[in-house]
Amino acid sequence: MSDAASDTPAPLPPSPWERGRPARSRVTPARVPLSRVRVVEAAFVVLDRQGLDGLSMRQVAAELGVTVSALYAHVSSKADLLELMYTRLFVGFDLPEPDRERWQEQLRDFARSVRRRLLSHRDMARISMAHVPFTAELLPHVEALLAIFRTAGLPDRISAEAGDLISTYINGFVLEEGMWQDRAAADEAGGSSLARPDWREMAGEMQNYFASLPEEDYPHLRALSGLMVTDSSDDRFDIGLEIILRGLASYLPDPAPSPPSQ
Amino acid sequence: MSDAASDTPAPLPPSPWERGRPARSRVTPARVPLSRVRVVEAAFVVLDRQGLDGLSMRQVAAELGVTVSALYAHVSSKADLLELMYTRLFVGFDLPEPDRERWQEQLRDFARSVRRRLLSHRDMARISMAHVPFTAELLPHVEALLAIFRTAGLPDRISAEAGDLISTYINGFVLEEGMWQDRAAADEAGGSSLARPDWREMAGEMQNYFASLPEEDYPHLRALSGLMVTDSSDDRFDIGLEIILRGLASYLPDPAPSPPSQ
DNA sequence: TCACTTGGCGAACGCTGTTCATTAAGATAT
DNA sequence: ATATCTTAATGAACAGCGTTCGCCAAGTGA
Repeated sequence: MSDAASDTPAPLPPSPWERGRPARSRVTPARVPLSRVRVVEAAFVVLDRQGLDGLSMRQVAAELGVTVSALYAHVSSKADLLELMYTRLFVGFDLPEPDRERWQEQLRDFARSVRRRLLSHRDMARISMAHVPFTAELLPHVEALLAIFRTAGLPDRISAEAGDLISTYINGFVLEEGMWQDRAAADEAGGSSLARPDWREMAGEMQNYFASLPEEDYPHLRALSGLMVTDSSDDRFDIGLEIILRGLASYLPDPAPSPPSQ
Repeated sequence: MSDAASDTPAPLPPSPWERGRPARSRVTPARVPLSRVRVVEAAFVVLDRQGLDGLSMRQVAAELGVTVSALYAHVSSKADLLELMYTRLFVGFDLPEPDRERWQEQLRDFARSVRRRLLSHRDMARISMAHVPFTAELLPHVEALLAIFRTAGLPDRISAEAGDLISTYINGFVLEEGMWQDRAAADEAGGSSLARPDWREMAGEMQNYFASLPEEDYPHLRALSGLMVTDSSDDRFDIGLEIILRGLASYLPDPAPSPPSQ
Protein backbone atom coordinates (compact mmCIF):
# COMPACT_ATOMS: atom_id res chain seq x y z
CA MET A 1 0.00 0.00 0.00
CA SER A 2 2.76 2.43 0.83
CA ASP A 3 5.79 1.94 -1.41
CA ALA A 4 3.92 0.33 -4.26
CA ALA A 5 4.73 0.39 -8.00
CA SER A 6 7.80 -1.77 -7.52
CA ASP A 7 8.74 -4.55 -9.91
CA THR A 8 6.39 -7.11 -8.43
CA PRO A 9 3.20 -6.65 -10.45
CA ALA A 10 -0.11 -6.38 -8.68
CA PRO A 11 -1.85 -9.77 -8.60
CA LEU A 12 -4.22 -9.94 -11.54
CA PRO A 13 -7.32 -12.05 -11.76
CA PRO A 14 -6.43 -15.16 -13.76
CA SER A 15 -7.04 -14.92 -17.49
CA PRO A 16 -9.46 -17.46 -18.94
CA TRP A 17 -6.44 -19.03 -20.59
CA GLU A 18 -4.87 -20.47 -17.49
CA ARG A 19 -8.02 -22.01 -16.13
CA GLY A 20 -6.23 -25.29 -15.53
CA ARG A 21 -4.06 -23.95 -12.76
CA PRO A 22 -6.50 -22.53 -10.22
CA ALA A 23 -6.04 -18.93 -9.29
CA ARG A 24 -5.18 -19.40 -5.66
CA SER A 25 -1.69 -20.67 -6.19
CA ARG A 26 -0.87 -17.34 -7.82
CA VAL A 27 -2.89 -15.02 -5.65
CA THR A 28 -1.37 -16.45 -2.49
CA PRO A 29 2.17 -16.79 -3.83
CA ALA A 30 3.65 -19.27 -1.39
CA ARG A 31 0.65 -20.37 0.56
CA VAL A 32 1.61 -20.77 4.19
CA PRO A 33 0.89 -24.33 5.18
CA LEU A 34 -1.40 -24.94 8.08
CA SER A 35 0.24 -25.89 11.33
CA ARG A 36 -0.59 -26.51 14.94
CA VAL A 37 0.54 -23.08 16.03
CA ARG A 38 -1.37 -21.35 13.24
CA VAL A 39 -4.52 -23.16 14.31
CA VAL A 40 -3.99 -22.19 17.93
CA GLU A 41 -3.33 -18.59 16.98
CA ALA A 42 -6.52 -18.44 14.95
CA ALA A 43 -8.39 -19.97 17.85
CA PHE A 44 -7.22 -17.13 20.07
CA VAL A 45 -8.42 -14.59 17.52
CA VAL A 46 -11.84 -16.18 17.43
CA LEU A 47 -11.90 -16.46 21.21
CA ASP A 48 -11.20 -12.80 21.70
CA ARG A 49 -13.76 -11.79 19.12
CA GLN A 50 -16.62 -14.13 19.99
CA GLY A 51 -15.91 -15.59 23.40
CA LEU A 52 -15.68 -19.22 24.39
CA ASP A 53 -19.28 -19.95 23.44
CA GLY A 54 -18.64 -18.63 19.95
CA LEU A 55 -15.42 -20.58 19.58
CA SER A 56 -16.27 -23.40 17.20
CA MET A 57 -14.04 -25.42 14.93
CA ARG A 58 -15.91 -23.96 12.00
CA GLN A 59 -15.17 -20.42 13.13
CA VAL A 60 -11.50 -21.21 13.57
CA ALA A 61 -11.41 -22.74 10.11
CA ALA A 62 -13.12 -19.70 8.64
CA GLU A 63 -10.56 -17.47 10.35
CA LEU A 64 -7.83 -19.37 8.53
CA GLY A 65 -9.72 -19.45 5.23
CA VAL A 66 -9.83 -23.21 5.37
CA THR A 67 -12.39 -25.95 5.82
CA VAL A 68 -13.17 -27.53 9.16
CA SER A 69 -11.76 -30.91 8.36
CA ALA A 70 -8.39 -29.42 7.56
CA LEU A 71 -8.01 -28.54 11.23
CA TYR A 72 -8.19 -32.15 12.29
CA ALA A 73 -4.90 -32.85 10.57
CA HIS A 74 -3.18 -30.67 13.15
CA VAL A 75 -5.40 -30.95 16.18
CA SER A 76 -7.04 -34.14 17.30
CA SER A 77 -10.19 -32.63 18.77
CA LYS A 78 -11.65 -29.45 20.13
CA ALA A 79 -10.69 -30.52 23.63
CA ASP A 80 -7.15 -30.91 22.38
CA LEU A 81 -7.24 -27.42 20.90
CA LEU A 82 -8.46 -25.95 24.18
CA GLU A 83 -5.69 -27.71 26.04
CA LEU A 84 -3.14 -26.31 23.62
CA MET A 85 -4.54 -22.84 24.24
CA TYR A 86 -4.36 -23.37 27.98
CA THR A 87 -0.78 -24.51 27.74
CA ARG A 88 0.20 -21.74 25.37
CA LEU A 89 -1.05 -19.12 27.81
CA PHE A 90 1.89 -19.75 30.08
CA VAL A 91 4.84 -20.03 27.69
CA GLY A 92 7.57 -17.65 28.68
CA PHE A 93 6.21 -17.28 32.18
CA ASP A 94 9.27 -16.59 34.26
CA LEU A 95 9.57 -18.66 37.37
CA PRO A 96 11.36 -17.09 40.32
CA GLU A 97 14.25 -18.62 42.16
CA PRO A 98 12.77 -19.25 45.61
CA ASP A 99 13.95 -16.75 48.18
CA ARG A 100 13.20 -17.52 51.79
CA GLU A 101 12.95 -13.90 52.83
CA ARG A 102 10.75 -12.75 49.98
CA TRP A 103 8.28 -15.60 49.62
CA GLN A 104 5.24 -13.38 50.09
CA GLU A 105 6.28 -10.90 47.43
CA GLN A 106 7.15 -13.75 45.13
CA LEU A 107 3.70 -15.23 45.55
CA ARG A 108 2.09 -11.86 44.98
CA ASP A 109 4.06 -11.44 41.79
CA PHE A 110 3.20 -14.93 40.71
CA ALA A 111 -0.51 -14.51 41.36
CA ARG A 112 -0.71 -11.14 39.65
CA SER A 113 1.15 -12.44 36.62
CA VAL A 114 -1.18 -15.38 36.27
CA ARG A 115 -4.18 -13.11 36.61
CA ARG A 116 -2.78 -10.78 33.98
CA ARG A 117 -2.34 -13.65 31.56
CA LEU A 118 -5.81 -14.95 32.22
CA LEU A 119 -7.22 -11.50 31.58
CA SER A 120 -5.28 -11.17 28.35
CA HIS A 121 -7.80 -13.33 26.51
CA ARG A 122 -11.53 -13.37 26.85
CA ASP A 123 -13.04 -16.27 28.82
CA MET A 124 -9.59 -17.66 29.45
CA ALA A 125 -10.44 -18.36 33.09
CA ARG A 126 -13.22 -20.66 32.00
CA ILE A 127 -10.78 -22.63 29.92
CA SER A 128 -8.25 -22.63 32.71
CA MET A 129 -10.75 -23.92 35.26
CA ALA A 130 -11.40 -26.94 33.11
CA HIS A 131 -7.78 -28.05 33.14
CA VAL A 132 -5.23 -29.27 35.64
CA PRO A 133 -1.61 -28.13 35.27
CA PHE A 134 -0.23 -31.65 35.50
CA THR A 135 0.97 -31.72 31.92
CA ALA A 136 4.61 -31.91 30.98
CA GLU A 137 4.73 -28.26 29.96
CA LEU A 138 3.22 -26.96 33.17
CA LEU A 139 4.88 -29.16 35.74
CA PRO A 140 7.79 -26.72 36.10
CA HIS A 141 5.31 -24.07 37.18
CA VAL A 142 3.86 -26.33 39.83
CA GLU A 143 7.35 -27.17 40.98
CA ALA A 144 8.26 -23.50 41.21
CA LEU A 145 5.24 -22.79 43.39
CA LEU A 146 6.02 -25.68 45.69
CA ALA A 147 9.60 -24.50 45.86
CA ILE A 148 8.50 -21.13 47.16
CA PHE A 149 6.33 -22.67 49.85
CA ARG A 150 8.88 -25.16 51.05
CA THR A 151 11.88 -22.89 51.13
CA ALA A 152 9.73 -20.41 53.00
CA GLY A 153 9.55 -23.05 55.68
CA LEU A 154 5.93 -24.13 55.41
CA PRO A 155 5.07 -27.65 56.58
CA ASP A 156 4.80 -30.12 53.73
CA ARG A 157 1.13 -30.87 54.10
CA ILE A 158 0.43 -27.13 53.89
CA SER A 159 2.69 -26.65 50.89
CA ALA A 160 0.96 -29.49 49.08
CA GLU A 161 -2.37 -27.75 49.48
CA ALA A 162 -1.29 -24.16 49.02
CA GLY A 163 -0.66 -24.39 45.31
CA ASP A 164 -4.13 -25.65 44.65
CA LEU A 165 -5.59 -23.03 46.92
CA ILE A 166 -3.89 -20.13 45.22
CA SER A 167 -4.54 -21.40 41.71
CA THR A 168 -8.17 -21.94 42.53
CA TYR A 169 -8.41 -18.45 43.94
CA ILE A 170 -6.90 -16.82 40.88
CA ASN A 171 -9.03 -18.80 38.46
CA GLY A 172 -12.20 -18.21 40.43
CA PHE A 173 -11.58 -14.52 40.81
CA VAL A 174 -10.87 -13.93 37.14
CA LEU A 175 -13.80 -16.11 36.18
CA GLU A 176 -16.08 -13.87 38.17
CA GLU A 177 -14.52 -10.78 36.66
CA GLY A 178 -15.33 -12.15 33.26
CA MET A 179 -18.90 -12.89 34.25
CA TRP A 180 -19.48 -9.28 35.14
CA GLN A 181 -18.19 -8.20 31.78
CA ASP A 182 -20.25 -10.77 29.93
CA ARG A 183 -23.37 -9.81 31.80
CA ALA A 184 -22.80 -6.17 31.02
CA ALA A 185 -22.13 -6.95 27.37
CA ALA A 186 -25.36 -8.94 27.18
CA ASP A 187 -27.35 -6.07 28.68
CA GLU A 188 -25.72 -3.72 26.26
CA ALA A 189 -26.64 -5.84 23.27
CA GLY A 190 -30.25 -6.25 24.32
CA GLY A 191 -30.98 -2.92 25.90
CA SER A 192 -30.95 0.66 24.77
CA SER A 193 -28.13 1.21 22.35
CA LEU A 194 -27.41 4.75 23.45
CA ALA A 195 -25.01 5.34 26.32
CA ARG A 196 -23.45 1.89 26.44
CA PRO A 197 -24.02 0.61 29.98
CA ASP A 198 -20.40 -0.38 30.37
CA TRP A 199 -19.27 -2.59 33.15
CA ARG A 200 -19.03 0.21 35.68
CA GLU A 201 -22.63 1.20 35.34
CA MET A 202 -23.81 -2.28 36.18
CA ALA A 203 -21.64 -2.32 39.27
CA GLY A 204 -23.39 0.86 40.32
CA GLU A 205 -26.77 -0.71 39.80
CA MET A 206 -25.77 -3.70 41.89
CA GLN A 207 -24.53 -1.40 44.59
CA ASN A 208 -27.81 0.46 44.66
CA TYR A 209 -29.69 -2.80 44.73
CA PHE A 210 -27.80 -3.98 47.79
CA ALA A 211 -28.25 -0.66 49.50
CA SER A 212 -31.98 -0.76 48.87
CA LEU A 213 -32.55 -4.11 50.56
CA PRO A 214 -34.80 -4.13 53.65
CA GLU A 215 -32.76 -3.02 56.62
CA GLU A 216 -33.95 -5.64 59.07
CA ASP A 217 -33.36 -8.62 56.77
CA TYR A 218 -30.10 -7.55 55.20
CA PRO A 219 -28.20 -5.30 57.57
CA HIS A 220 -24.76 -6.61 56.62
CA LEU A 221 -25.27 -6.73 52.89
CA ARG A 222 -26.49 -3.16 53.10
CA ALA A 223 -23.57 -2.08 55.20
CA LEU A 224 -21.08 -3.63 52.80
CA SER A 225 -22.85 -2.62 49.62
CA GLY A 226 -20.14 -0.13 48.80
CA LEU A 227 -17.38 -2.69 49.24
CA MET A 228 -18.82 -5.77 47.58
CA VAL A 229 -18.54 -4.30 44.11
CA THR A 230 -15.71 -1.86 43.64
CA ASP A 231 -14.43 0.05 40.64
CA SER A 232 -11.03 -1.54 40.50
CA SER A 233 -11.00 -5.29 40.99
CA ASP A 234 -7.25 -5.03 41.45
CA ASP A 235 -7.70 -4.04 45.06
CA ARG A 236 -10.20 -6.79 45.70
CA PHE A 237 -7.85 -9.31 44.16
CA ASP A 238 -5.01 -8.22 46.40
CA ILE A 239 -7.16 -8.39 49.50
CA GLY A 240 -8.22 -11.96 48.89
CA LEU A 241 -4.66 -12.86 48.08
CA GLU A 242 -3.47 -11.25 51.28
CA ILE A 243 -5.90 -13.29 53.34
CA ILE A 244 -4.43 -16.46 51.89
CA LEU A 245 -0.86 -15.29 52.41
CA ARG A 246 -1.54 -14.46 56.03
CA GLY A 247 -3.10 -17.85 56.51
CA LEU A 248 -0.02 -19.49 55.07
CA ALA A 249 2.29 -17.34 57.16
CA SER A 250 0.53 -18.55 60.28
CA TYR A 251 2.03 -21.97 59.68
CA LEU A 252 5.59 -20.68 59.72
CA PRO A 253 7.60 -21.75 62.72
CA ASP A 254 7.89 -18.88 65.17
CA PRO A 255 10.78 -16.71 64.17
CA ALA A 256 13.46 -16.41 66.78
CA PRO A 257 12.14 -13.63 69.01
CA SER A 258 13.77 -10.73 67.27
CA PRO A 259 14.91 -7.43 68.64
CA PRO A 260 12.21 -4.83 67.92
CA SER A 261 13.90 -3.63 64.75
CA GLN A 262 11.57 -0.89 63.59
CA MET B 1 -48.57 -50.42 47.83
CA SER B 2 -48.83 -51.15 51.53
CA ASP B 3 -52.45 -50.90 52.73
CA ALA B 4 -54.07 -51.76 49.45
CA ALA B 5 -57.43 -53.41 48.77
CA SER B 6 -59.29 -50.34 49.89
CA ASP B 7 -62.41 -49.04 48.15
CA THR B 8 -60.55 -47.45 45.26
CA PRO B 9 -60.51 -50.17 42.60
CA ALA B 10 -57.35 -51.02 40.81
CA PRO B 11 -57.15 -49.19 37.46
CA LEU B 12 -58.43 -51.56 34.78
CA PRO B 13 -57.41 -51.46 31.16
CA PRO B 14 -60.16 -49.66 29.26
CA SER B 15 -62.87 -51.87 27.79
CA PRO B 16 -63.33 -51.68 24.03
CA TRP B 17 -66.64 -49.98 24.75
CA GLU B 18 -65.25 -46.70 25.87
CA ARG B 19 -62.95 -46.18 22.94
CA GLY B 20 -64.08 -42.61 22.65
CA ARG B 21 -62.23 -41.49 25.71
CA PRO B 22 -58.60 -42.33 24.96
CA ALA B 23 -56.93 -44.84 27.18
CA ARG B 24 -54.28 -42.62 28.67
CA SER B 25 -56.61 -40.65 30.87
CA ARG B 26 -57.48 -43.86 32.67
CA VAL B 27 -54.21 -45.73 32.57
CA THR B 28 -52.44 -42.71 33.97
CA PRO B 29 -55.30 -41.86 36.29
CA ALA B 30 -54.83 -38.14 36.54
CA ARG B 31 -51.90 -37.50 34.30
CA VAL B 32 -49.54 -35.32 36.24
CA PRO B 33 -49.25 -32.06 34.40
CA LEU B 34 -45.80 -30.81 33.56
CA SER B 35 -44.45 -28.15 35.85
CA ARG B 36 -41.31 -26.24 36.57
CA VAL B 37 -40.35 -28.45 39.46
CA ARG B 38 -40.99 -31.64 37.50
CA VAL B 39 -38.74 -30.37 34.74
CA VAL B 40 -36.01 -29.51 37.21
CA GLU B 41 -36.30 -32.88 38.90
CA ALA B 42 -35.98 -34.67 35.59
CA ALA B 43 -32.99 -32.53 34.78
CA PHE B 44 -31.30 -33.74 37.96
CA VAL B 45 -31.99 -37.33 37.02
CA VAL B 46 -30.40 -36.81 33.63
CA LEU B 47 -27.51 -34.92 35.17
CA ASP B 48 -26.70 -37.70 37.58
CA ARG B 49 -26.95 -40.32 34.88
CA GLN B 50 -25.14 -38.60 32.02
CA GLY B 51 -23.24 -35.68 33.47
CA LEU B 52 -23.45 -32.04 32.47
CA ASP B 53 -22.24 -32.70 28.94
CA GLY B 54 -25.01 -35.21 28.44
CA LEU B 55 -27.66 -32.91 29.86
CA SER B 56 -29.63 -31.76 26.85
CA MET B 57 -33.16 -30.47 26.63
CA ARG B 58 -34.03 -33.49 24.55
CA GLN B 59 -32.77 -35.85 27.21
CA VAL B 60 -34.76 -34.07 29.88
CA ALA B 61 -37.86 -34.23 27.71
CA ALA B 62 -37.31 -37.93 27.09
CA GLU B 63 -36.96 -38.50 30.82
CA LEU B 64 -40.42 -36.98 31.24
CA GLY B 65 -41.89 -38.78 28.25
CA VAL B 66 -42.59 -35.50 26.55
CA THR B 67 -41.36 -33.56 23.56
CA VAL B 68 -38.66 -30.95 23.77
CA SER B 69 -40.84 -28.02 22.99
CA ALA B 70 -43.13 -28.83 25.89
CA LEU B 71 -40.31 -27.91 28.24
CA TYR B 72 -40.21 -24.38 26.97
CA ALA B 73 -43.63 -23.71 28.44
CA HIS B 74 -42.14 -24.05 31.92
CA VAL B 75 -38.54 -23.02 31.43
CA SER B 76 -37.44 -20.18 29.24
CA SER B 77 -34.11 -21.61 28.13
CA LYS B 78 -31.47 -24.11 29.06
CA ALA B 79 -29.58 -21.41 30.92
CA ASP B 80 -32.75 -20.78 32.91
CA LEU B 81 -33.02 -24.47 33.71
CA LEU B 82 -29.43 -24.58 34.93
CA GLU B 83 -30.04 -21.58 37.12
CA LEU B 84 -33.09 -23.24 38.62
CA MET B 85 -30.99 -26.30 39.37
CA TYR B 86 -28.33 -24.14 40.98
CA THR B 87 -30.90 -22.41 43.12
CA ARG B 88 -32.65 -25.64 44.03
CA LEU B 89 -29.42 -27.10 45.35
CA PHE B 90 -29.58 -24.84 48.36
CA VAL B 91 -33.20 -24.95 49.43
CA GLY B 92 -33.50 -25.90 53.06
CA PHE B 93 -29.92 -24.98 53.75
CA ASP B 94 -29.98 -23.90 57.37
CA LEU B 95 -28.25 -20.65 58.07
CA PRO B 96 -26.65 -20.26 61.48
CA GLU B 97 -27.31 -17.41 63.86
CA PRO B 98 -23.94 -15.68 64.01
CA ASP B 99 -22.07 -16.38 67.22
CA ARG B 100 -19.03 -14.26 67.90
CA GLU B 101 -17.21 -16.97 69.80
CA ARG B 102 -17.82 -19.77 67.35
CA TRP B 103 -17.32 -18.08 64.01
CA GLN B 104 -14.65 -20.50 62.86
CA GLU B 105 -16.71 -23.59 63.59
CA GLN B 106 -19.67 -21.96 61.92
CA LEU B 107 -17.67 -21.34 58.80
CA ARG B 108 -16.34 -24.88 58.82
CA ASP B 109 -19.87 -26.21 59.08
CA PHE B 110 -21.02 -23.90 56.35
CA ALA B 111 -18.23 -24.86 53.97
CA ARG B 112 -18.63 -28.57 54.58
CA SER B 113 -22.36 -28.37 54.05
CA VAL B 114 -21.95 -26.55 50.76
CA ARG B 115 -19.37 -29.08 49.64
CA ARG B 116 -21.68 -31.94 50.57
CA ARG B 117 -24.49 -30.44 48.53
CA LEU B 118 -22.23 -29.85 45.56
CA LEU B 119 -21.08 -33.45 45.74
CA SER B 120 -24.65 -34.70 45.90
CA HIS B 121 -25.09 -34.29 42.16
CA ARG B 122 -22.63 -35.00 39.42
CA ASP B 123 -20.89 -31.99 37.85
CA MET B 124 -22.76 -29.66 40.17
CA ALA B 125 -19.64 -27.64 40.86
CA ARG B 126 -19.36 -26.82 37.18
CA ILE B 127 -22.87 -25.46 37.23
CA SER B 128 -22.22 -23.60 40.45
CA MET B 129 -19.08 -21.95 39.10
CA ALA B 130 -21.06 -20.46 36.27
CA HIS B 131 -23.44 -18.62 38.58
CA VAL B 132 -23.32 -15.86 41.11
CA PRO B 133 -25.48 -16.13 44.25
CA PHE B 134 -26.95 -12.67 43.83
CA THR B 135 -30.45 -13.92 43.09
CA ALA B 136 -33.38 -13.32 45.41
CA GLU B 137 -33.35 -16.89 46.70
CA LEU B 138 -29.68 -16.95 47.56
CA LEU B 139 -29.22 -13.48 48.99
CA PRO B 140 -30.09 -14.73 52.50
CA HIS B 141 -27.16 -17.11 52.28
CA VAL B 142 -24.80 -14.32 51.34
CA GLU B 143 -26.18 -12.25 54.17
CA ALA B 144 -25.67 -15.09 56.63
CA LEU B 145 -22.04 -15.43 55.61
CA LEU B 146 -21.42 -11.73 55.94
CA ALA B 147 -23.12 -11.80 59.32
CA ILE B 148 -20.66 -14.39 60.57
CA PHE B 149 -17.68 -12.36 59.41
CA ARG B 150 -18.86 -9.07 60.80
CA THR B 151 -20.03 -10.27 64.17
CA ALA B 152 -16.72 -12.08 64.48
CA GLY B 153 -15.19 -8.64 64.33
CA LEU B 154 -13.51 -8.71 60.94
CA PRO B 155 -12.93 -5.37 59.22
CA ASP B 156 -15.55 -4.57 56.63
CA ARG B 157 -13.28 -4.65 53.62
CA ILE B 158 -12.14 -8.12 54.66
CA SER B 159 -15.68 -9.34 55.26
CA ALA B 160 -16.72 -8.13 51.85
CA GLU B 161 -14.04 -10.26 50.25
CA ALA B 162 -14.17 -13.29 52.49
CA GLY B 163 -17.46 -14.61 51.18
CA ASP B 164 -16.21 -14.66 47.65
CA LEU B 165 -12.97 -16.23 48.73
CA ILE B 166 -14.61 -19.10 50.58
CA SER B 167 -17.21 -19.74 47.92
CA THR B 168 -14.55 -19.77 45.25
CA TYR B 169 -12.51 -22.19 47.28
CA ILE B 170 -15.37 -24.61 47.79
CA ASN B 171 -16.42 -24.52 44.17
CA GLY B 172 -12.90 -24.88 42.89
CA PHE B 173 -12.11 -27.74 45.21
CA VAL B 174 -15.20 -29.74 44.35
CA LEU B 175 -14.74 -28.99 40.69
CA GLU B 176 -11.33 -30.58 40.83
CA GLU B 177 -12.67 -33.54 42.75
CA GLY B 178 -15.13 -34.08 39.95
CA MET B 179 -12.46 -33.83 37.31
CA TRP B 180 -10.56 -36.70 38.90
CA GLN B 181 -13.66 -38.83 38.85
CA ASP B 182 -14.47 -37.93 35.28
CA ARG B 183 -10.97 -38.65 34.13
CA ALA B 184 -11.04 -42.01 35.87
CA ALA B 185 -14.44 -42.82 34.36
CA ALA B 186 -13.15 -41.96 30.91
CA ASP B 187 -10.15 -44.23 31.34
CA GLU B 188 -12.43 -46.97 32.58
CA ALA B 189 -14.68 -46.70 29.55
CA GLY B 190 -11.84 -46.78 27.07
CA GLY B 191 -9.38 -49.07 28.79
CA SER B 192 -9.41 -52.62 30.00
CA SER B 193 -12.83 -53.51 31.32
CA LEU B 194 -11.60 -55.90 33.96
CA ALA B 195 -10.72 -54.54 37.38
CA ARG B 196 -12.32 -51.15 37.06
CA PRO B 197 -9.53 -48.61 37.57
CA ASP B 198 -11.59 -46.71 40.09
CA TRP B 199 -10.63 -43.28 41.21
CA ARG B 200 -8.15 -44.48 43.76
CA GLU B 201 -6.05 -46.37 41.28
CA MET B 202 -5.54 -43.30 39.18
CA ALA B 203 -4.44 -41.34 42.24
CA GLY B 204 -1.83 -44.03 42.77
CA GLU B 205 -0.61 -43.70 39.23
CA MET B 206 -0.31 -39.96 39.59
CA GLN B 207 1.60 -40.43 42.81
CA ASN B 208 4.04 -42.78 41.13
CA TYR B 209 4.43 -40.39 38.26
CA PHE B 210 5.38 -37.54 40.57
CA ALA B 211 7.74 -39.75 42.49
CA SER B 212 9.44 -40.83 39.28
CA LEU B 213 10.30 -37.34 38.09
CA PRO B 214 13.99 -36.46 37.77
CA GLU B 215 15.35 -35.58 41.16
CA GLU B 216 17.30 -32.50 40.19
CA ASP B 217 14.47 -30.82 38.25
CA TYR B 218 11.58 -31.67 40.54
CA PRO B 219 12.81 -32.10 44.09
CA HIS B 220 9.75 -30.57 45.70
CA LEU B 221 7.14 -32.27 43.58
CA ARG B 222 8.88 -35.54 44.35
CA ALA B 223 9.03 -34.83 48.03
CA LEU B 224 5.35 -33.99 48.18
CA SER B 225 4.16 -36.69 45.82
CA GLY B 226 2.55 -38.56 48.68
CA LEU B 227 0.65 -35.50 49.84
CA MET B 228 -0.52 -33.95 46.58
CA VAL B 229 -3.01 -36.69 45.90
CA THR B 230 -4.46 -38.32 48.98
CA ASP B 231 -7.06 -41.02 49.49
CA SER B 232 -9.55 -38.90 51.34
CA SER B 233 -10.11 -35.47 49.88
CA ASP B 234 -11.91 -34.59 53.10
CA ASP B 235 -8.64 -33.92 54.82
CA ARG B 236 -7.31 -31.86 51.94
CA PHE B 237 -10.50 -29.84 51.92
CA ASP B 238 -10.18 -29.08 55.61
CA ILE B 239 -6.57 -28.04 55.28
CA GLY B 240 -7.27 -25.49 52.59
CA LEU B 241 -10.21 -24.23 54.56
CA GLU B 242 -8.06 -23.89 57.64
CA ILE B 243 -5.52 -21.80 55.77
CA ILE B 244 -8.27 -19.38 54.84
CA LEU B 245 -9.71 -19.28 58.36
CA ARG B 246 -6.31 -18.54 59.82
CA GLY B 247 -5.83 -15.78 57.32
CA LEU B 248 -9.15 -14.26 58.29
CA ALA B 249 -8.40 -14.62 61.98
CA SER B 250 -5.24 -12.60 61.50
CA TYR B 251 -7.41 -9.56 60.83
CA LEU B 252 -9.17 -9.78 64.16
CA PRO B 253 -8.33 -6.98 66.55
CA ASP B 254 -5.89 -8.20 69.16
CA PRO B 255 -7.81 -9.86 71.95
CA ALA B 256 -7.34 -8.27 75.32
CA PRO B 257 -4.08 -9.84 76.46
CA SER B 258 -5.50 -12.86 78.19
CA PRO B 259 -4.13 -14.95 81.03
CA PRO B 260 -2.25 -17.87 79.48
CA SER B 261 -5.17 -20.25 79.68
CA GLN B 262 -3.65 -23.39 78.18
C1' DT C 1 6.96 -40.30 -16.56
C1' DC C 2 5.26 -42.90 -12.87
C1' DA C 3 4.08 -43.84 -8.23
C1' DC C 4 3.38 -42.01 -3.96
C1' DT C 5 2.74 -38.96 -0.08
C1' DT C 6 0.61 -34.96 1.62
C1' DG C 7 -2.82 -31.16 2.69
C1' DG C 8 -6.90 -29.56 2.04
C1' DC C 9 -11.78 -30.08 0.34
C1' DG C 10 -16.79 -31.02 0.58
C1' DA C 11 -20.42 -33.72 1.92
C1' DA C 12 -22.45 -36.23 5.38
C1' DC C 13 -23.98 -38.02 10.24
C1' DG C 14 -26.04 -37.33 14.43
C1' DC C 15 -26.46 -34.20 17.77
C1' DT C 16 -27.59 -29.49 19.88
C1' DG C 17 -30.97 -25.17 21.53
C1' DT C 18 -34.87 -22.85 20.03
C1' DT C 19 -39.16 -21.44 17.42
C1' DC C 20 -43.70 -21.88 15.36
C1' DA C 21 -47.94 -23.38 13.46
C1' DT C 22 -51.04 -26.89 14.69
C1' DT C 23 -53.86 -30.05 17.40
C1' DA C 24 -56.19 -32.27 21.30
C1' DA C 25 -58.52 -31.58 25.57
C1' DG C 26 -60.82 -29.20 29.26
C1' DA C 27 -63.36 -25.28 31.04
C1' DT C 28 -66.58 -21.57 30.40
C1' DA C 29 -70.32 -19.18 28.52
C1' DT C 30 -74.46 -19.00 25.85
C1' DA D 1 -76.27 -28.89 24.37
C1' DT D 2 -73.53 -26.16 21.67
C1' DA D 3 -70.07 -22.98 20.73
C1' DT D 4 -66.07 -20.48 22.22
C1' DC D 5 -61.85 -19.77 24.57
C1' DT D 6 -57.64 -21.32 27.05
C1' DT D 7 -54.24 -24.31 27.92
C1' DA D 8 -50.67 -28.01 27.11
C1' DA D 9 -48.33 -30.57 24.29
C1' DT D 10 -47.02 -31.84 19.59
C1' DG D 11 -43.97 -32.45 15.51
C1' DA D 12 -41.55 -30.35 12.05
C1' DA D 13 -38.17 -27.19 11.00
C1' DC D 14 -33.81 -24.09 11.32
C1' DA D 15 -29.21 -23.11 12.00
C1' DG D 16 -25.30 -24.52 14.12
C1' DC D 17 -22.25 -27.92 16.43
C1' DG D 18 -18.00 -31.77 16.56
C1' DT D 19 -16.33 -35.29 13.93
C1' DT D 20 -15.47 -38.63 10.03
C1' DC D 21 -14.66 -40.23 5.45
C1' DG D 22 -13.89 -40.50 0.54
C1' DC D 23 -11.81 -37.73 -2.84
C1' DC D 24 -8.81 -34.71 -5.44
C1' DA D 25 -4.92 -31.77 -6.65
C1' DA D 26 -0.24 -30.50 -5.87
C1' DG D 27 4.45 -31.65 -4.94
C1' DT D 28 8.37 -35.09 -4.46
C1' DG D 29 11.60 -38.78 -5.47
C1' DA D 30 12.78 -42.53 -8.56
